[in-house]
Amino acid sequence: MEREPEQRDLVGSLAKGLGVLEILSAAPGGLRLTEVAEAAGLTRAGARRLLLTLVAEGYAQQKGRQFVLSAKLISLCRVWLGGGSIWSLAEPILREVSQDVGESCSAAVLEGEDVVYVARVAGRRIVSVSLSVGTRLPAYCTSMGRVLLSGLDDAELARLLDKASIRANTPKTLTDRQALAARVADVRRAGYAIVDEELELGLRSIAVPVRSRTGAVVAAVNISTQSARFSCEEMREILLPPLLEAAAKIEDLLAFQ
Amino acid sequence: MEREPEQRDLVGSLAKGLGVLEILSAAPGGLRLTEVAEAAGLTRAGARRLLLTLVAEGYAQQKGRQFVLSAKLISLCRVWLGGGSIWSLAEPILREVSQDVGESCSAAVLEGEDVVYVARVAGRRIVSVSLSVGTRLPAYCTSMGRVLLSGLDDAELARLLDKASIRANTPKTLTDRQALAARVADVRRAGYAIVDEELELGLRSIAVPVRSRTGAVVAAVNISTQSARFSCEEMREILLPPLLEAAAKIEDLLAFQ
DNA sequence: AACTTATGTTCGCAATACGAACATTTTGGA
DNA sequence: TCCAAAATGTTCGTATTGCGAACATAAGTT
Repeated sequence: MEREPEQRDLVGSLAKGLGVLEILSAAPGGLRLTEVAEAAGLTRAGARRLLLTLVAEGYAQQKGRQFVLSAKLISLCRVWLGGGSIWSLAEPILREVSQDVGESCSAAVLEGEDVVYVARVAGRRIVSVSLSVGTRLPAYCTSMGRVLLSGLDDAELARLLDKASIRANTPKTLTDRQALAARVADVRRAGYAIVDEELELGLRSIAVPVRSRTGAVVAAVNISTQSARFSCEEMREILLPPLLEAAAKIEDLLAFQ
Repeated sequence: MEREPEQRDLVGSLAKGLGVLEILSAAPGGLRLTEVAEAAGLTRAGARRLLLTLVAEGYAQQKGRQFVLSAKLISLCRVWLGGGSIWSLAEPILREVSQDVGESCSAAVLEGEDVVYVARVAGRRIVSVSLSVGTRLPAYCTSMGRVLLSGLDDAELARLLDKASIRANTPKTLTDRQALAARVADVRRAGYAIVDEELELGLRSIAVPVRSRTGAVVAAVNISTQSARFSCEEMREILLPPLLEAAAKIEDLLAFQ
């Protein structure tokens, strides 16, 4: 079942319904039937059925002619994150690191060409990184992204970099695909990644992999800070050891799954 | 379109697929095909199609024979939440309670010795509580205030009560600082507060805490009503359950901060 | 290696989802 | 306020989609 499934093995109505859910999630003020139909490329009748089903299942609410996403999606995420998931168990570990070094500490997984934050603990600085659980960032120019990419084999990495949207966020952003591949190979060898103002000027972070029992890179953890606070060398000396320790503790938790 | 929709207006495959998504969200370690089929009350073939579709759409991943929810759902929540403040998103939750019980429903945070209203939904009564977002009321003699004070430690509570301006608004107002501290301790133990005509004759309200992930009391939600309409006992039996449910839903939103 | 369990695949078919057309409601402008 | 336009609701014939059963294959256990 690792192969690409045949189209006949998929349920088109479910795919369409999920598409409608995504459209609604990007419209916090709600949308009207016709707007949803257009956005989803469906007829009114088709979109109406899907919307009514989302309402009936509790994922959306109807206010007059507006369809608005309801908080059920949030509850579902909460169940997943909170229900003894690895990420709820990892959070105290991240909190300890964050309190130890005074910076924000996060965990993320790879989703397509992005990383998605699955756990985050804020640091105690006033000027601080404002990212949250659920935030997506491009993998190619983030420390956790680099670490997660280092867990792919060369063919997968080449394929992903080939298709990725790559742009220079700052003058320091590495955008050449071959140079990126070489940087990821460096990360693979070194066992950690430091990204220095490639996502945003002033933002520097260090990440390490979290591995499953089989050695696969399943997540990354990082510490993000301001480049004014830690040099790259200081990150290596001061931030890397507690980060490696946190990753090891999270890996211990993974051993039970 | 406000009527209950006919069954033929709903898409059964979407409903089933959402059911599978919910089953996966409650299984952080993942499930096998047969387990999902049983949990969803579907045949293997049916469950397999839905699972493959969730995988194809990015909501799940297949690791060997395990199907695991992916982080896409979380990033969808982030997109949705990104557009507004927590309290604007909490308003529909308060509205639902308000419509259910017919009374006004509010949320507030602690500022100094006052509570400050951050969200409010009016009830449908003609004689009704006329307070607004931004309104400040003294914490010591309001239900939300009592709940918020119950989140302080004893030293903080003593300090605040010592400095607070305390006066008898009605003959029922508790003004003795030690008696107030004891009442707050009661609230801490009980997990809710009822304030009975201490702010204003005829005004009775019940409040519960909203807690952050770390368990800190960060806000309170309440239902305010006329003492002619609900006895304290009825408040406990009729108003407390929906209020606790609303607090839990708002706490789900807080998980994303 | 043999057996059991679990999953993958195929195919006939019925039920489900579909869209078009008409009916009704809502909205906006004069 | 009235009317026309826009939006949504409803119905129904039908084609397509999703279905499950049966067989094939793979994985796990002893």
